Amino acid sequence: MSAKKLQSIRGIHDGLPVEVARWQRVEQAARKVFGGYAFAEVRMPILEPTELFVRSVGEDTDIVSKEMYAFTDQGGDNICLRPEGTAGAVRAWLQGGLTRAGAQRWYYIGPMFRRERPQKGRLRQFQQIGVEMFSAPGPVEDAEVLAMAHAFLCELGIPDLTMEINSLGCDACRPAYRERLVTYLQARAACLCETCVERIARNPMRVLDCKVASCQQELADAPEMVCHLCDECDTHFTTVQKGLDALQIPYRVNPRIVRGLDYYNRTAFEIVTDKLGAQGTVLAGGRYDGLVQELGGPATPAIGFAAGIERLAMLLEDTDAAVPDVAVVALGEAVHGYALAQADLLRKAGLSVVHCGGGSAKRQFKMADRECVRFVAVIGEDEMQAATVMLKNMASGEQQSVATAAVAALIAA
RNA sequence: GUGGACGUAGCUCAAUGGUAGAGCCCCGGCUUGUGAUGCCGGUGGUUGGGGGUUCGAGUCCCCUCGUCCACCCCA
Repeated sequence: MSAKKLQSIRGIHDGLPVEVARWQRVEQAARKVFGGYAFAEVRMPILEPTELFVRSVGEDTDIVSKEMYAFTDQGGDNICLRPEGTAGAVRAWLQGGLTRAGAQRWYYIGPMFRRERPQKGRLRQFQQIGVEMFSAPGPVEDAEVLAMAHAFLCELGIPDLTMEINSLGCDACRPAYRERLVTYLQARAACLCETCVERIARNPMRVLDCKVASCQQELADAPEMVCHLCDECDTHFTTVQKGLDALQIPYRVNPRIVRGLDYYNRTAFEIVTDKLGAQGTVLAGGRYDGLVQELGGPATPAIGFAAGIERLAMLLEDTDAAVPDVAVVALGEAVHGYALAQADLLRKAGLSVVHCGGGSAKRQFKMADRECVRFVAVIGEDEMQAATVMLKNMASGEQQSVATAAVAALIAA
């Protein structure tokens, strides 16, 4: 057995400081905006029983049938790394006894796992910011959740995003529509691509957003769900749009939006960009009125969405890296303790301080320079005797002797 | 899972099958407690890994790992 290089698992990447700084900008925007809608953070387990996703996401979906990291633990239990957040949130909501606690507005931030072939913007471990709203029956909630998603992305300042919405109908109207669609597709099966032919039986709605040009051409007049909604669904969808109009949120009805997960009904939406190649979906979600019941709870309407942190981070403008306020340069063994104490005092004054570690002045100044600090506090025996530091402005080269207590004020000026 | 491109120093990249190099970065020096520019010097590679062909492989062949791109699908 050859010595294999020790490295992270394929498609599972490290978050180094530069990258994490971008993630944090995404997270901060989420916390700020979601807070304004009175959503509260929850933290759910990363490991869940495999059965949870089989029953919620759907056994026939790609996520469950071939992308889950699932295994048997030492006790013989079937567990897996969560591939998405909604199922676990519903499970937690039920387990926490919150079914009669009134509306629950949740958000969470954390890693999800899908064993796919990695690509840019598609990792095996990736992070999502998810939102779930339980006991949310009406189109008003839909409009507000969509508005919140929109506000979140506006807060991040990402340009050229498009919100697309659709209605997937409900148990009352979807089966009839599905049948109509299958009939339509079967009549044209000969003209469709191979995968679409397979999809007719497995997931006919998927055929609608096939990327193959010839398929799209063939499907130009395919029946669309939005034209076959029952009265309740139609009213719901119309009211959602009125809400978005009232909030002046730009959107486009895209009758071809299909959600990959089984639990969605009625409102489905995606926010997409054309800057990320094949991974254009940056945020997506919808209503899932049947899921709670599916998992053994009382019939509870709910809606949510999830955004990919890495995908959003890639769309962010670069910003200047955070830089410490002061670097401490200590000259000589004798000032060892004094310099440490001065650094400590500066930090207690609220400054961000790096200690250059002693040694030659040149080495320490080079280090300070690389840190991009604006000021250096030079501390030698003279300064120690006088109970001061020599504060140097790195841009101008000027330096002056000051008491430590005065440093913070000088830097702020 | 399928198809394709790629993998050489920390980074960006060279090297008609014939001694592995450059730039940047890093470290040290250009006298004593002062950085960015300059000059001089230095560290650093089993060419992703393993097999094969050959007198000789970074280069050709096979396998494997990884990255990227597309499909599938999704955040």
